[in-house]
Amino acid sequence: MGGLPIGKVAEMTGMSVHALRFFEREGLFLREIPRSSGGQRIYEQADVDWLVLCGRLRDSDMPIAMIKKFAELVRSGPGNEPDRLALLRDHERNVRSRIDDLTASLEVIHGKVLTYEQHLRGGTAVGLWSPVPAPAH
Amino acid sequence: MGGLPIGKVAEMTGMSVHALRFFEREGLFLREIPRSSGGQRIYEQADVDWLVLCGRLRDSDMPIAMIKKFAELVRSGPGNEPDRLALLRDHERNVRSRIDDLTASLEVIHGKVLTYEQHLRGGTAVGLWSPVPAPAH
DNA sequence: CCTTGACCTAGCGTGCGGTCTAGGTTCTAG
DNA sequence: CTAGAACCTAGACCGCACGCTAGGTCAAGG
Repeated sequence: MGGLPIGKVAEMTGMSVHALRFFEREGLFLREIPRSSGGQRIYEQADVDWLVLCGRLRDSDMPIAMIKKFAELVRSGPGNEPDRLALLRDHERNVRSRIDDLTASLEVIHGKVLTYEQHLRGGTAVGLWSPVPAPAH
Repeated sequence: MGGLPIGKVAEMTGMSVHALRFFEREGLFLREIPRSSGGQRIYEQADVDWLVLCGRLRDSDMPIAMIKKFAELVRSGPGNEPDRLALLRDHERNVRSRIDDLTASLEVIHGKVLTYEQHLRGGTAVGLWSPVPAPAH
């Protein structure tokens, strides 16, 4: 338990100290982070755990505003679990759909790669872009 | 053939006319887009085809700067196909890795969803976040 | 003590990828 | 011929998610 300074938490979570202060200003924590007599933040492991989840949400492109909403739901205590679930499900849908989009684009890109490889192998590959307007695609 | 005005091209590609002019300023086209006597842009189908590919690249998070580089390679004519291929392969790697990251985050998020569902089903699910600092995770 | 390094607040700056506005000009259907 | 839609340029502006600086304060080792 206790007594983690901001630098340590930054290191543990892979976030910058700037980001941690920014998160706090934005109200993304589950509680007020207590301070030392000198005003320095004192985190607990539970804060780190929460930050790690936030990191996952951020990495999956959840906007700060939505993380904030989720944090507010958690902070306002039990009883709103359906809302939290709805929010998470919504985000899950978004992530799946993003993965699908990326996969679709990936196929196009990979197709281009194959075309170039074939071209470079000496085959008469078509489908390459010419310098100016000689539409060959 | 052709003679497509900017609005038509916007419609065909799903981009805004603002975006098309922005792309032009950024040098993402394969050629100078010709103008009518009155100064209005006249596109061809080949431009649209290129834009569609650019759209795919953008959708897969290729930065404008890299699209620009690719466009420059294509513009500077044959002979640099290996460079183009390298660029595309690089991006392909990025996209795959992004998909993997998203998939990993998705698992965490889906895990949370399952936990909440179980909790709401009346089970004594643990792993939920409590309001203040009662670390239960 | 004193230095050193981590920390504090407030607030401005940055990069990306566009969007929007103002003030006009051009094209086209009737 | 004329109205109205579509187009033009230059440049200001936006939201996001921080990053960075200035100007200090605090804590721990020697």
